[in-house]
Parts: sequence; C-alpha cells; structure tokens
Amino acid sequence: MGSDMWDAVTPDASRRLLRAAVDSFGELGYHGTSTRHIAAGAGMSAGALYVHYRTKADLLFQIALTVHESVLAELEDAVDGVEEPPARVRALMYAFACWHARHHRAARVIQNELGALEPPHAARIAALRRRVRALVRDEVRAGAAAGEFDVADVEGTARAMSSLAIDVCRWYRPEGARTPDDVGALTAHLCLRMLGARPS
Amino acid sequence: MGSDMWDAVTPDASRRLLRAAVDSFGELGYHGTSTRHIAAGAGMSAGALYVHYRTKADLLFQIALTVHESVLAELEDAVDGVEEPPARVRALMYAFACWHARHHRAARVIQNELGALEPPHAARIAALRRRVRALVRDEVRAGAAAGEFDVADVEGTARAMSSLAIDVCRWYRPEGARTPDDVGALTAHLCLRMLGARPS
DNA sequence: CAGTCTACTGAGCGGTCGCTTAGGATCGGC
DNA sequence: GCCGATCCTAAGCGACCGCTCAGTAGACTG
Repeated sequence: MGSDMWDAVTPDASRRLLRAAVDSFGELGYHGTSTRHIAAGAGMSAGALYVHYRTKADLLFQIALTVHESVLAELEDAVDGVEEPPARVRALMYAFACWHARHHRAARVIQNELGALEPPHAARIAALRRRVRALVRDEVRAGAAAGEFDVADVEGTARAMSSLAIDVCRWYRPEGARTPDDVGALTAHLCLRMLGARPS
Repeated sequence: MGSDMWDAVTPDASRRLLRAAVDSFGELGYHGTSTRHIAAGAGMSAGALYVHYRTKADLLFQIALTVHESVLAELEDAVDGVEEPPARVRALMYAFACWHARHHRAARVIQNELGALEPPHAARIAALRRRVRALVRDEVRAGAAAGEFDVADVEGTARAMSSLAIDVCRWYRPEGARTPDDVGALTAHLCLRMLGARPS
C-alpha cells in the first residue's frame, strides 16, 4: 500500500533526500527551494546532501529520470496483452490519468520544473517524454486505421488526450471527493468519446 | 495586430516592467527571476522597479490580476448573444483554448506560479478562477438539462474541458504548425464530443 | 586495540538576492 | 530663475544562496 516509486532507492538517506526534494520542489518550486530546506526535511544538516548528490540540479535530474521511467513502465504495462483498440485506449488512458492523480506531487514537479533542468539533462528527459507521447499517438493511429475510431486529426487528438491526463496533476487534490481510480475511469471514458468510438 | 492586454497599462515604464516580468517569470519561474533581471529587461536599473511596484510579489500579483480579468472578459464576451447550448459551448471552448495559445507565455506564468502568490493575493485570484470554472460548468449543466448533451458526470466533464483548454499553454509553441485558431477549433470540437452532442 | 572507511556536522566562503537610500537629471508652473 | 515633483542611477545593506571543508562519531577490518 504505502509503496511508491522511491522504495527501490538505497541507501535510506538518499531516499529520504529524494522524497524531501519532491515535496519541497512541488510546494515551493525548484528555485524556491534551498538545499538546506531539503536536507532539513530529510533530517540531516545541509552539507550531508552533497555526500549523496553532486549538486541540487543533479537531485532534480534524478527525480525527473525516476518519475519519467516510472510512468513509461506503467503505461507499457497497462496495454500489455490487451487486444482491441478501444480496450487498449481505455487501459492506457486510465493508467495515464490514474498515475498522475496518485503521484500528483511528483508529477507537478516534473511538469513545472522541466525548464530548470540543464540542457544535457533536459535532452534525456525530452527523449523519454517523446516516447510517452508516441505511445498515445500510436494507439490513436492504430484504432483509426482499424476503423474503430473516427478521427480527423490524429496528431491533435492524441495531443489532447495526453494533455488531459497530464493536467490531472495540476488540479487533483487527494482530500477531494474523487479517487485516482475515478479520475482514471472518467478520463478514459472522455478520451474514447473524443475518438468517436462506438459506445460499449 | 500587436495589441495585447498590457496596452492599457500606463505609464510606459510600468508596462515595460510588466512585459519583462511576464517574459522572465515564464522562462525562469518567479523564484528563478531576479528583480535586477526584470529591470534590465525593461531597460532600467534595479532600483527603478520600486518606483512603480512596491515589491516583486506585487508585480506578480498585478500580472495575475490582469491576466485573469482578461480571460474572464474574453469568455463572457464569447458566449454573449449565442443561443443554442452546443453553439455556446463551441464558442466558449474555442475562446478559452485560443486565448491560452495566443497568450501562452502569460498563461504559463499564472498556472505555474500561483503558489508563489501571498495568501491575501492568492485568495483574490482564486475567486476569479472559480468564476472561470463556473462559466464552463454552467454551460455543461444547461446543455444537459436541455437534453442536448449526454453527460453522466457534469462536474468531472466540465473540469476536463477547462483542463484541456488551460493545458494548451503548457505545450503550445507558436513556431509549430498550428495556429491559435486551429487549437481553439479542435478543442471546441473535442469538447462537444465529450459531451455527447449530436454531430452538426 | 590500532587503522581505515563512511556518513555526517557545523562553520564558513564567495556570490546573489530583495530592497533601500542618497543624490542627479528633467520637467512644468510661477 | 527657482521650486517641488517625478523618475531615475549607483551604491550598498543584511540575509540567504549553493557548495566546500576540516573535523568527528561510529562501524568494520585485521
């Protein structure tokens, strides 16, 4: 239950620093967060951070890398073994939106602070993001080619679907009435309607 | 053509500072931007900023206020005089998404840096944002009540529609192939599909 | 028990931050 | 020609930034 994508990080101090950094970057932004604040959040003094991470920028990069790999793995897993295009789109968009609700803090960091990455880091992250977008676009294209969807603008519609799922992290609040499951199901339903899929 | 929402700001120096601040906040974030950088962007020395704005936070607030009032006015204007629910939704969502494409830099500032507003400022902005969300929700509700739309979850669907239009500012790039007009039209079309409106 | 290694603390370096202030340039009104 | 008002520059204040480093506590090795 309490498991999340940071569990695999060792040693313990590195993991606590990552979690503290995600919390602080999410609340105050990358530039608004001091390394002292992160270290304090992880229960250690300011200098100890540099035992585990070379720089503050490196810490942000590790977060971005882990988060993007996590979402990519989740999406690839979601469609695995599913056959029909509408079912694949439903599974994909459910997983996409649900992930962004469950991990809304981490997701917010990587959406808002992408610009804070240094160019070499940004390039690696951009490549991962292209793979995520391609996942969605390929599903739309395949379903349209199979005659299951009625889509005039594949590129634009796929972009809108990704946008809808990603933007969940901007407005989602866990104290609200909706569960991540609710959000995922509604998003998947709305995406199938966008695609003109036959009601199932 | 070159007209935008800052044209009405006087004197000239205040307007140049606002524009420079929007550019810089958009690129580097609020906390990543120094008052010296803003002042330099407006062609003056660091101290001159404080002749026109009390603090850096006040500058952000003026931006947020102007931007939110601009979008609210545009949306209210868009549906004015339009009668049928589907046509009203199309006009509303076209204007909403189109605005976020045309003013993507300013919109990005107010989406990403809302958390940097001080509590009294944040409260005033939050009230404006609620009015924008209500505009969309009311259109969905009215159309559903009139039997024009097929919506199981009014609140959630309206949220998704706002989300789709707002998120345009995150990914839109003017050097890309799509014009703000294209984006607005596609967004409106997809929203009508989400609502289960009869194809027109 | 001496020696070594790792994780950490606390002090502090150089630099930049938001903001203030003293004073200069330019103006219209008298 | 002098006045006050307005807008600005240059200098600088105290605070805080990312990051470094000498020193230490504790665990492991022989």
